[in-house]
Amino acid sequence: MTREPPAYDDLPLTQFITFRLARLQARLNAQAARILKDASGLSLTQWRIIAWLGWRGPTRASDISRLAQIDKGLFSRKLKTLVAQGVLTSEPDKTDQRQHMLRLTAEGTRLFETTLPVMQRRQRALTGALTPEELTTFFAVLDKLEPLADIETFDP
Amino acid sequence: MTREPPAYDDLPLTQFITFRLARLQARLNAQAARILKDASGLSLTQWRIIAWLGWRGPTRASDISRLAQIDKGLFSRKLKTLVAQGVLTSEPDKTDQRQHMLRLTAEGTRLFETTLPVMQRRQRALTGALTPEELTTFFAVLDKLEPLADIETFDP
DNA sequence: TATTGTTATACTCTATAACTATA
DNA sequence: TATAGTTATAGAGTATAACAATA
Repeated sequence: MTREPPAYDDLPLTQFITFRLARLQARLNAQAARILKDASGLSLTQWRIIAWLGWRGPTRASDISRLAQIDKGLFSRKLKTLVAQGVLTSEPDKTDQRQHMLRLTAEGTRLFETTLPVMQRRQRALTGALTPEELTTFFAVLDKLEPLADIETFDP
Repeated sequence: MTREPPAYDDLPLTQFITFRLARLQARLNAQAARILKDASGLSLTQWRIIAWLGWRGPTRASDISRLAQIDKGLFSRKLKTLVAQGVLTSEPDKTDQRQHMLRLTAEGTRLFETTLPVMQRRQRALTGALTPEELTTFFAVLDKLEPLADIETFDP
């Protein structure tokens, strides 16, 4: 008879934390892209920039791309079109002209305020399925994993 | 004086569960891609296919793309090159010739077995930072979120 | 020299849809 | 009709590096 290679049932692939995260994230991204497209025609990256500015107020460009973990090149290109569309403004900092301060325009604020409720409904649906303890633990785990995700290698 | 728009400090953006997941996932993906490239020259998608087959044994193509949430077109293209490289075989099912059974070749198994330890070290580093309770709760949360990520809209 | 941001290039992944072959 | 899989195309995101302006 032909012997099949063993299936590692004692350590199922679905218990690989990165596998589960990747699978969930694929679904969440597709869902967010679909909702955003219907609600306001924005791409995910555009929304992440607008959402940051809507929440936190004027922010330096470098801070958003670093803290929201958006690729520098992609960020710069998206910024260009958002400025061209009059959604936000980019002004050089008075004290350091290399840095640019980003601000939502009135149009950008309107866009933020009309899109936010849609995304908040989704957020409530997601977090509402969790107990307060689960939510707290989940964020604690994310806090622990993020620094580990920046480690270069895990050579023994 | 100029009044800045309000910052929503009472509901910080970092408490938006999807924002945190996206940020973490961006880092984890970059880390995995880097490690895989160094270890065996595989792309993330290639590894996800090989890992599935290495773990679970021969599997129908449609099951992998659905359960691992890999885009159908991308999956088909990656499969083509993996077969051409002799990493796996694709044979039509006896009872339903539309379906294809995927199997690692000897070369594919070798690739799986040399890459797995590297990825397992990383996995241990990630999960090792968590308490057993945190890990259990984290998977429970992922289980709850996944079906919600498939909902089409959250219209009121 | 180092940092902020832009641009170019190439590559990976995703979405959509048309297509085939089987059922 | 419906499903498994392929192919084509366009768009979104990522990686890398070269570059300009500023510090």
